[in-house]
Amino acid sequence: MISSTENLSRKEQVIRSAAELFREKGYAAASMRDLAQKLGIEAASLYSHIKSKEEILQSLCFDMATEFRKSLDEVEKQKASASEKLKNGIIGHIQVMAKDLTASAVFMNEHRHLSQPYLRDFLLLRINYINRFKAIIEEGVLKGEFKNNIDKKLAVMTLFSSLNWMPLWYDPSSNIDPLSLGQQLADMLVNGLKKSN
Amino acid sequence: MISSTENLSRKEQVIRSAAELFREKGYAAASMRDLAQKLGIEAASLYSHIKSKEEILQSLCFDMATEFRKSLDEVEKQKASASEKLKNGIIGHIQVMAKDLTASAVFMNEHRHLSQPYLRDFLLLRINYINRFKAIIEEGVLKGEFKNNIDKKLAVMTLFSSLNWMPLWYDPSSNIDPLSLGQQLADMLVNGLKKSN
DNA sequence: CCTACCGATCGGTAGG
DNA sequence: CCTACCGATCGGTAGG
Repeated sequence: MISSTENLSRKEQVIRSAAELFREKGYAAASMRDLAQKLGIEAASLYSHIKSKEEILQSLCFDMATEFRKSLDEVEKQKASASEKLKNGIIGHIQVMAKDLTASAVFMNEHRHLSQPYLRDFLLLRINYINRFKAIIEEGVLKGEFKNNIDKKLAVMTLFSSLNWMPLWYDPSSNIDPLSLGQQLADMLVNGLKKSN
Repeated sequence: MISSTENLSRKEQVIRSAAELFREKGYAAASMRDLAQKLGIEAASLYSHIKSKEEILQSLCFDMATEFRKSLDEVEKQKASASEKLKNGIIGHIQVMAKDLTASAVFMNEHRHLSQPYLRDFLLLRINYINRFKAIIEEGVLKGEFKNNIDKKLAVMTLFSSLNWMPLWYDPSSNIDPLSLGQQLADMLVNGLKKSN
């Protein structure tokens, strides 16, 4: 079965509108009738483009996961200090989110509504991603770049929390671009707020 | 109308069970029939104890908000440096959360399902709380304790993100108690990960 | 993409 | 706290 560009494009419109709706109301509270209304069609017509409500959520969650993974792949290839890799990992993550803040918010807040086995697969991807960041932090501790008394789990969860909440407050029309945001966040986590004098 | 201790206690059982359910499935996806089953009664019987599903959410969200506010009230009274106040604010916040991680998770993730005017009131409380932390950071910058080139909005949102995600990963049975967790988080944000040598 | 519709489930009420 | 029930809404299908 070959999809015409028209079909593809319409399907993407459906997914994009759904992402906005899921973000605003949450997956469970967003109805297919809400979505249809947003698109100016009847609810039943949605099913010409998608198989089910959950299929939309799956697309959103796994597509974002893939982008995050690709970004970290690039960082791990670098020959650089742990601080540099951590910084670049943060910048990459934020740039991926900034490309689609709506999908990022859904990725973060609504993935739990995936059914099995998708939920399990998603959580495995996420724990793997977190562990790769954790490995960078551990490398930094081993190499003497980072303090050796830090709680690595706390450090990585703090990092991950900061990253994931960004879509909820970042205003893309503000005067700070994603790259600077990533740099400043990385600097704050690595160097802290305190003046070093 | 005077509530007997028996009624109060049963109502609290209902709210506690509801909190667990809201945390697990999300407010919208958690049904009153689920809740009734958890308690071993019929769905209709719930309404002897509570007025509506949303009333439960309101209790959970506003009770937590009150605890957070009270904790920060104490910190603001202290004669201390900005670093100390920030640290104590973080520790207080984490201790409040640790007292009820389930309600904290609901507070963080489900408040958006409040209807008006509750939602508006809730968001006002939250922005006020955030602004009080922001004021501590600004004080630290003014007094020369903190770097003067930090983005204060980024700093406070990073802090708030870290705090709010804690209920999703903190294991209360782990060997790190809430006080140490708060101290370490505060240290990480103020001093950073990097070895200062 | 539409009309017409399905069975399931929702929050909640009446009356005891 | 129960039985019996309500109107509304849900995701989704049949058939065009």
